[in-house]
Amino acid sequence: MHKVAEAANLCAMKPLYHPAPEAITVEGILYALSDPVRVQIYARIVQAECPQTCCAFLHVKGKTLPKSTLSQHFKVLREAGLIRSERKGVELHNVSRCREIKRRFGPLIEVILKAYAGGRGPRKSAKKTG
Amino acid sequence: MHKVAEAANLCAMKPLYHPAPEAITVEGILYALSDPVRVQIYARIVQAECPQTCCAFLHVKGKTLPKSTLSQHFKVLREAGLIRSERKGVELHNVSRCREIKRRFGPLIEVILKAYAGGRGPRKSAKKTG
DNA sequence: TACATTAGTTCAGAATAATAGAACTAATGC
DNA sequence: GCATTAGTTCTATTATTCTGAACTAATGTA
Repeated sequence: MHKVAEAANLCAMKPLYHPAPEAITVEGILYALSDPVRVQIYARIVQAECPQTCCAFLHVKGKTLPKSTLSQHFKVLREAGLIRSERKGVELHNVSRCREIKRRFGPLIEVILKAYAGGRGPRKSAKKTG
Repeated sequence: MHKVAEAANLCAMKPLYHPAPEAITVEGILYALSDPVRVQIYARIVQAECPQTCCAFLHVKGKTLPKSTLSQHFKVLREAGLIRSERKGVELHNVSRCREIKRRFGPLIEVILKAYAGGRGPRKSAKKTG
């Protein structure tokens, strides 16, 4: 589609599925965030101030991901209800849905991300603290 | 083994692996708890006042699990560092390691279990505070 | 000492899910 | 129209999970 559809506003592309807040499950969230690549992606989306594209994550933690794999990871995050994706031109703009999740599950997300960010360390001292 | 091994003190059974507290990962915890059967098992072990055996969980949420599956689930929980298992006669006594996890990752476990236990509901009111 | 029973593990095949290359779609630029 | 960019879908390969069957280990019983 080029002109016709634009005029008719027929965005032919398959719409992106996003669960309603009530349909978000803890199980889905934990599963999505139990993958090191996905947490990495998700954490960056949460911290970012503006929507993130998928291809911003082609290189994660020093390794290059195939686009198809990345696409799957975004799908998992989206269908777990963790992110909201919107098509903007060629790209996908991804933002976090943490506000909605907080409303439903309290501090779940913050606590998970904090734990990933180093827990409290085994002993020693708290490792980071910004 | 019956006599021979006993005499030789060859306790052939493979010892149970438990990660050291420092070796416990958030990733492992989330993965272990992203399975509905395992959370169910784990939640009951956490809440229980005495060690729980594996076969206490042959019936979970109305469905009967094969012993081999159950054994795998316990292995996942154990190797994620969530539970500690000790052989007592024929049975395995399982207790939670939540104290150790709390020391390392703060309220992670409580928050996850609380979220599973119903979150705050889609709206209504904040449910707990105890 | 032998045999049965109970609790749990291990093995191995079948079912299921994750990965990633290749071909595709859609938007946009030239 | 053709090339480019961003992302998706298809499909084959690989890795995980599930589970029945066979096993081990402890214990009870005669």
